[in-house]
Amino acid sequence: MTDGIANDRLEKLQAVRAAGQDPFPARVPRGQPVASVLTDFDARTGQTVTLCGRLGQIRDFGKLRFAHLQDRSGSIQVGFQRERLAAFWPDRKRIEGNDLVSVTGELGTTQKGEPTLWATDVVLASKALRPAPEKWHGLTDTEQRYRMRYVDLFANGAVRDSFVRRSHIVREVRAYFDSLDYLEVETPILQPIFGGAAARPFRTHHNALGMELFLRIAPELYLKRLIVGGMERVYEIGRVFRNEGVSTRHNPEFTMLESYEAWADYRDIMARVEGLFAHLTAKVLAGDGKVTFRERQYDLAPPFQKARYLDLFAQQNPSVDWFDHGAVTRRARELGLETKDKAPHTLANDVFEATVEDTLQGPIFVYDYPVAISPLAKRLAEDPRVTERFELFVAGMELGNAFSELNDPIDQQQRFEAQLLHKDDETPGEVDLDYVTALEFGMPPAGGLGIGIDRLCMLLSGSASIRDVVLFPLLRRLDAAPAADADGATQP
RNA sequence: GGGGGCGUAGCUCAGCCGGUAGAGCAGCGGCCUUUUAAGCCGUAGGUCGCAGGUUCGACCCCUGCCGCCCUCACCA
Repeated sequence: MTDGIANDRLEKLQAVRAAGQDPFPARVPRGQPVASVLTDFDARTGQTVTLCGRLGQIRDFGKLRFAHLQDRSGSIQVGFQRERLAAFWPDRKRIEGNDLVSVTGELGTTQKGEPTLWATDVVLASKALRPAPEKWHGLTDTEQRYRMRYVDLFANGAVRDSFVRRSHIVREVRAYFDSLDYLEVETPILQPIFGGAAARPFRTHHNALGMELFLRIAPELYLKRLIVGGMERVYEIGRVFRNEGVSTRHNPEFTMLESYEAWADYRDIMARVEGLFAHLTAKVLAGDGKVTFRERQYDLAPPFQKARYLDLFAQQNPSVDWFDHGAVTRRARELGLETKDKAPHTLANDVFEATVEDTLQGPIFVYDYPVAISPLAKRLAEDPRVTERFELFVAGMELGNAFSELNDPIDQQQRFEAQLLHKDDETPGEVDLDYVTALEFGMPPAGGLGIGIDRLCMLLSGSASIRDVVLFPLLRRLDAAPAADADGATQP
């Protein structure tokens, strides 16, 4: 017998079948949302309605039983009285807490004024073979909550609410870009060359074509091909995959928003980001931009602070020149950073991250990043060592990344080739020549943006861990994992 | 990968100095027509994460392993 199934529930299941009833019928009388009868409840007294949902714990008084019925909109008490349910009464114990039911009855109240559906007809909609978690603690074990999210969702209202909020956030992000006449598009997840970010990819294989493929680490290079193609304003909200560690702010697959707008530069995109946050503040946070995240208050209502990358670097690392490899190395050692096998620009950025990022409570735009760590961004006309790029930080966390897109195909090819000089497993093994070719056909000046939707949701819902905004975060499997061979021949 | 913490009944948790497993809720049987953490009486439920070791005796001490959480590292 499967672990966790109570034997008596199987007996109940048999009893239902023995009585000639289907414990898993295809259809039952459909009802209305619970919340819809709770509004103006007094005026509805005496109405007959049908409600469908999951039963809570039954409070049994012999000839009278109470239980709450929960659907996604809310919950209401249901009263089962022998005198109103003569036909059903002998079968009543076949329905237990956590079963899914359809109840028809008359709206009324109890002596204490509790809104109650006084049942006149009860239909078992689906038999639950496992009980719900204990009623007032719910499911609290973190691991169980992630592994059995389906239980977490019906047992913990706050969990349900935060995933509803996530859905609303994504909807409003779409609404914002749609309102600006952007086109939502979909680009390949399976890519022969990975690019658009620096990250280790997941590798896979296509059998029929006999081809190695990568799960995308970013949609960037495909979206910009669409800008070349004249689509002018595009965005994509989709999953990207990075074969890296997990932490409270990293999940190996996560959701990225990327948008590209022709004829815009990074200043315009900065305004778009502020517009997006104003929109989200109005639609998701009900007008107040204040959120609590990791026990600190943040005001997400724009405008945001702004600071130049190199100025912040200089503030925290006085008399260290970002471009002076020797000085940077000395500083990195002083900070206890790993300096071996690091490209000069990577090390310099490590120093930035070690000394500056935690100070960026924000929201703050950090802008004008060095070109060496910005291979896809356009250089500043006044200073070719620096690019028209900004990142948005809140709570020391990188939320977004944007720049004036590099559209000079020759510069682009040289930067790709420069990357290969410091090649590591985060660098593609080859230059994406097709992307360079696309640029050769001419890409209008454009501003692009990437925002991590999961981190945005963390912030807007006050969730300290990314796993609280990802429905099914990646976990190890519990049984002995078979050797990860292509054919998976190992028996569990 | 390093450090710290955790893992006991379906759920939430106790379990002392090493002496042989406990409670509440859920379940089952019974009483009860206004409860809402219902109540009362009775009952059942355990590979104490896994595997070794020490010991007359291990949930407890030791070693290894597995899983989760936090943290550091890694991660533009």
